[in-house]
Order: sequence, then C-alpha cells, then structure tokens
Amino acid sequence: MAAQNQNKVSLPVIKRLPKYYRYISDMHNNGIVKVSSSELARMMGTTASQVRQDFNCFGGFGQQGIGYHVDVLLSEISKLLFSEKNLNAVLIGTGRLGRAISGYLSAEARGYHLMAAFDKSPDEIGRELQCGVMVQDVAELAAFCAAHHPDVAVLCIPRAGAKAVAPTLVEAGVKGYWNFSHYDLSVDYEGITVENVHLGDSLMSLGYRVRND
Amino acid sequence: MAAQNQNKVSLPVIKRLPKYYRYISDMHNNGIVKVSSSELARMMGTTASQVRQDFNCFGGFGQQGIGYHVDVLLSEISKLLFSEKNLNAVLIGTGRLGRAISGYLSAEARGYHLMAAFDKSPDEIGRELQCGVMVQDVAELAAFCAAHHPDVAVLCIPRAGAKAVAPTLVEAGVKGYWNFSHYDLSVDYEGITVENVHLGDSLMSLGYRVRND
DNA sequence: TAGATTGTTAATCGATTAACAATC
DNA sequence: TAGATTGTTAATCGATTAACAATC
Repeated sequence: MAAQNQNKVSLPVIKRLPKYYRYISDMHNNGIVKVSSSELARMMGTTASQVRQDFNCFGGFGQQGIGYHVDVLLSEISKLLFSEKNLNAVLIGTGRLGRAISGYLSAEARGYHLMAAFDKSPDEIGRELQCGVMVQDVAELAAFCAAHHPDVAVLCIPRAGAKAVAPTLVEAGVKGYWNFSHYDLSVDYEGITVENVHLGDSLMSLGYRVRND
Repeated sequence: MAAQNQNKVSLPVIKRLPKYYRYISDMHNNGIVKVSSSELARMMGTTASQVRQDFNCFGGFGQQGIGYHVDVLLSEISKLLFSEKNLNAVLIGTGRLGRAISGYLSAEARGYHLMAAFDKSPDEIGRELQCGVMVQDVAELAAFCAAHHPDVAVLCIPRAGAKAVAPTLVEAGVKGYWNFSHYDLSVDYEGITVENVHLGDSLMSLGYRVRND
C-alpha cells in the first residue's frame, strides 16, 4: 500500500482499463470501427457518463457527435496498459499454483517477462517449467536479485514462506509483489507495493500502476 | 453484478472481513486476549475509526474503555464468514489452474464443499484429483446440476469455454460463479453473481455475501 | 476518580451519475 | 440544419475519517 496517488487517474479507473481493453479488442477483431459511450456502458455494465469520465482522464480521444473510433481506443488503452517496457518478474513457488501462473505469465499476460523461478523443494529444483524456465533453489534468490534486479516477485507460496522471503526481496530492491495466495505483507514493508491479484485483469492493471508511480 | 445491497453491510466492509479474520486468528493462536481498535488499525493499515465502524455494522462487540476480546471477535467474524452451511461447488476445468484450485477448495478454504469436477479433454476425464474427486465429462454437467443443484461453479477455463458453459449453468439454477481466469460474463446474465476472485480472501468473503443475499 | 477506548454522529473526501453546452 | 454524442461541470451518493459523549 505504498503512496501512488500522485497522478490524477484514480485506482477505480485503472482497474476498469483491462475490461475496456478486452471489449474493445473484441470489437476490433470483429471489424467494428466505431462505438459510443452508451454502447460501451451497456457492455461494461456501467453508465455512459462513467465511460466518458474514464476516457477523459487520459485526454479525450472521442469525437463529439460521432463517438469513439475503436482503433484509436485500442491503441490508447494498449499504450496505457502495456507501456513501452516489460516488467521483469521472478516466480517464487513452483507448486500447482505456481506452475499455472508461470504459464499465464509467459504465454497470456502481456507486459511481463518471466526471468526465473525459485522453489525450496529438492524435487522442484532443477526441473524445467513448461515455459522453458529452470527452477532454481530459493537459497540463490538473493544473489540472483543482486545480479539481475527483477521488478516484481510473484509469490505462490504459503504465508509463512512469503514472510520469510520478503526481507530478501526488499533488501534486493524488488519493488512489487504480486501475491496470488495470501494477503498481509502489506503493512510490514513501507514503500513496497504488495497486491493480491487474480489472473487476467489485475496483472495488467497493476503493471500500469507500478509504471506510473 | 446482481442486486445484493438489501442488507446494511457494504461491500468494502465485507471485503475487509477475511483480513480481520486472519489477524484475529493469529492473535488468538498467540494467546492474545484483548485488542483495541487502534492496534487492529495499525495491523490492517487503516484507521481506528474504520475498525470501529466496521465492527459496528454487525452490532458492537467491544467494551468501552477496554477494547475488544479476541475470542469474541474471532467467533463473531467466523460466524459471519463461514455461516452454518457450506457452499456446494463444482469445478469446471481441471488444467493446472483448476487442479491448484481444487486443492485450495478442498483443503484450505473454509465454507466450501467440492462436489464434482468437469473437463472436456478425454485425457482429464476419469482422472482422480488429489482431493479424491473424479473428473467427469463436461457433457454431463447439465444432468449433474439437475440432480445435485450446486450453489456455485468455479470456472478455470478460457473465456470462450466459460461463455459456452454459462447458459447450462444458468439454466440449471446455479447462482454464483467464481471466475479465476477471466472476466466478463457479468453482463450477459442478470441476477447471477459473477465474481473474479483470487485465492484466500475473496472466496471467503464472497461466500458470505452469497449467503446473505 | 482518571484514563482509556468504545459506539455513534457529523464532517470530509472521493467516486459515480446527471446535466448540458460544445461540436461533429 | 437537425440529430447524435462528446467533453466537462455540477449534483448526488457512498465510504472514510474525525470528533466526542458514553462508559468501562
């Protein structure tokens, strides 16, 4: 829960971006070229007012009397969500959840680069994940971070484990944690972004937030 | 996004309950018997005001001048979160993510009973999950729902698949969807609760919400 | 009693919705 | 031009925070 309200765009707006993105890219794929705020609102389950307010946070890219061009919306929102640079991520914990998420991070999620994966179990260490990344011993995490400076750590381990690796990560200068299984590191480390995410939306939107801090 | 604001307790409050629960059960396990709103606020990363407001939604269970008894808090919040009756859940999709979640649902999450799991892949059908549940053909989903009336469906399949099974589930009377991988069934089915969840908190809090609709 | 801390009402803050002039 | 729809300001709504009397 670090400070991140310097910029004018509020968190609720940011959290809606991925949903906009999905509808708009669907439309784009279906060859739809134009959409009005009220059509988008119906799809999103909100009001036309909110749609216009949201888009205007970033500088109105619609046309009065006409609506919004799907391709303009798509490119503007893509820019916001995916930015220029991938986030370098390390995965910690390669159990069932970790493996599922490694697949998501490397194949489906945009804006991420999975640098490495770590586990403490001898059964896991040395194994190759489906995405091609080799599982390393978590004991080497500090050295790895010192050498390669990941941006975010994706935690797929129980709470006790998360509490144990957190100091290492913080000392190594990792600034973001995406926590898929637990919750409450939030208060222990000031100035660090700890978020509980689910697949799909949050990953993208949080990526955006972090880059805009 | 069904209507669920009949009751006085707001969604933000409900979403905080699992986090309260975790801190309070930690304290309980450590033998701490008493806590003040300001101590809890510090742990939660919020204000003492908010803590008191939150607890008072459910009828003040503190003592003026003293604070809150940890065991009273724990039992009150447990009652709210876990209620009397488990939610009967079916899992749809037993890929990596689905398997991870089946383990969570059957072992860690309170308030759920995993009745059955479905997949469309012949490789999956007939396999037994680690939790002992047998994977069935998704073609049998409608019949299963008609016979056993699950409360919620946990979707761990791609969006196209989710869109395909949704009508079956809706027609079978399933009222809640916990969607771990995608997002936007929300608008298509009025009166149905579709939520995107992450492990841990949301499952519990959503359980609460559904039971209180 | 004095100090502490709740329960609860009032004030503030922020987000959503409504309204409407600008303009395509 | 008339109709449609945005951009933007104002009004509403809800959640958080502050204040303080009640009371242990």
